[in-house]
Amino acid sequence: MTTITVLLVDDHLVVRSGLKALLGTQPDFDVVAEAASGEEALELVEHHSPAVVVMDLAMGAGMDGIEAIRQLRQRNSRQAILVFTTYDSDADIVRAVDAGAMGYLLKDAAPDEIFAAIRGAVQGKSVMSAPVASRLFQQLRNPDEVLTPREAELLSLLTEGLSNRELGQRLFISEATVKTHLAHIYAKLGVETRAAAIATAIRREGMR
Amino acid sequence: MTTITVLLVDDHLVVRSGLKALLGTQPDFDVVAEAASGEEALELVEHHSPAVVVMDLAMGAGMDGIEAIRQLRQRNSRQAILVFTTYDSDADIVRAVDAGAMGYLLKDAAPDEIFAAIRGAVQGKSVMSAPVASRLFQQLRNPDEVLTPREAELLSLLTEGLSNRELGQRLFISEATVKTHLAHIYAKLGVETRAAAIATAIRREGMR
DNA sequence: AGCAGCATCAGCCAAAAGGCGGAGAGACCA
DNA sequence: TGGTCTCTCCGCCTTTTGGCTGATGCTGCT
Repeated sequence: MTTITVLLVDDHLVVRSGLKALLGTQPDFDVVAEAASGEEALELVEHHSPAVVVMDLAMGAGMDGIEAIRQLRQRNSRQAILVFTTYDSDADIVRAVDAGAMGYLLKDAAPDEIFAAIRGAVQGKSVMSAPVASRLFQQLRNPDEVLTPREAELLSLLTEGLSNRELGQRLFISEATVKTHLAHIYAKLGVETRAAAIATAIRREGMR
Repeated sequence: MTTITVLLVDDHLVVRSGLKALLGTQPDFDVVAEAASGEEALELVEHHSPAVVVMDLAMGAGMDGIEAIRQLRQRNSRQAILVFTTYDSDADIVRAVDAGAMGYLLKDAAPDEIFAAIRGAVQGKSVMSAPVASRLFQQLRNPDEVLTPREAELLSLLTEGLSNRELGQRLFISEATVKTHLAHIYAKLGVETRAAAIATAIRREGMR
């Protein structure tokens, strides 16, 4: 039986402790280091070269989880990266996978699920919590509902409460174009007003 | 030295484990039970009568933390209740204190801070994390910015994306009244459009 | 070459939202 | 009792938003 070295990355001490205690019950896991921020994670990966990095996405100040994953990937490191976070927002999932995450777990996952995900990750298997998988699945089935990059950009600004005029100025496009984009966004999100679009975006797409 | 019995309430296993491990390092703490939901918390308080209940506010499905606190208080139980959560939204803080919480800690609090809060709580002292205290303080200094109950109710519905007409129907008031309330809400939140109000509400007031 | 998707813009019109001032009823408190 | 909040409502007017139709240039794919 090979020992799997693990680096934990989470800005909350209690979560790190809990995860460490949990992984400690398994003979094949060895938590070699813990990081409280993205920056620290990059450093510690250098020093310890863990087989798996278990990382939260939300990370208080500084570099967030997504950015940390991206940078780890760029440094040609061969760690398997597992996302371990509270929310299953569409945007986060897509961005994490895009950045190079091997799996995506929710914090309310059962211990066995977590163990299986880590063991799978070192073997190159992709494991994710059921709600996460179902969201990804839905996106694949309904590609019509996926926002274009420009639309996503607009939606992001929309959640700051800007008016059509302000959106146009910010993006250097006419108000007419803003309206066109908005109409498409509403259709894709299944809403009819900007108010509902903002609510949906912040809650469902995780645009906080 | 008296032993302080503690009940942990959090829907995330890792958080409970971490907190338990953390409290285990102190000789005067004894975690006598753990609950994963508000309902379970009420039961376990009956059976164990812990001196302190450490409780998360967000609790997946079912009864949330605020409601659990309220019900505990109604049952004339003498437990000190400590909120231990991730967010420091204005609304949550006020509602938790209102429901009868003794203290309010953030999950990124230092261990010593957590220990001190628990020990203080059994002695009737109120302890809260610095960011939480600062928010409460600000509310006291600017009472003009505190929403009335009705306004808060309206704002909550607003974040669902309802139109003025729908708001009126939902609350059994005229559209004119809705507009009046909205104008007051905008002024208090420091915004000028409903879009910005929604954004502010969801992000700052934690109305998800 | 042709077609689909994306981003850009226009005009027109109806509906919704927002700003302004004013006002009455009930609750609560000094 | 008088003052202050809070909640309720009105009218008028301007601005903003949303629905609809249609159009252009670009890219990428077939």
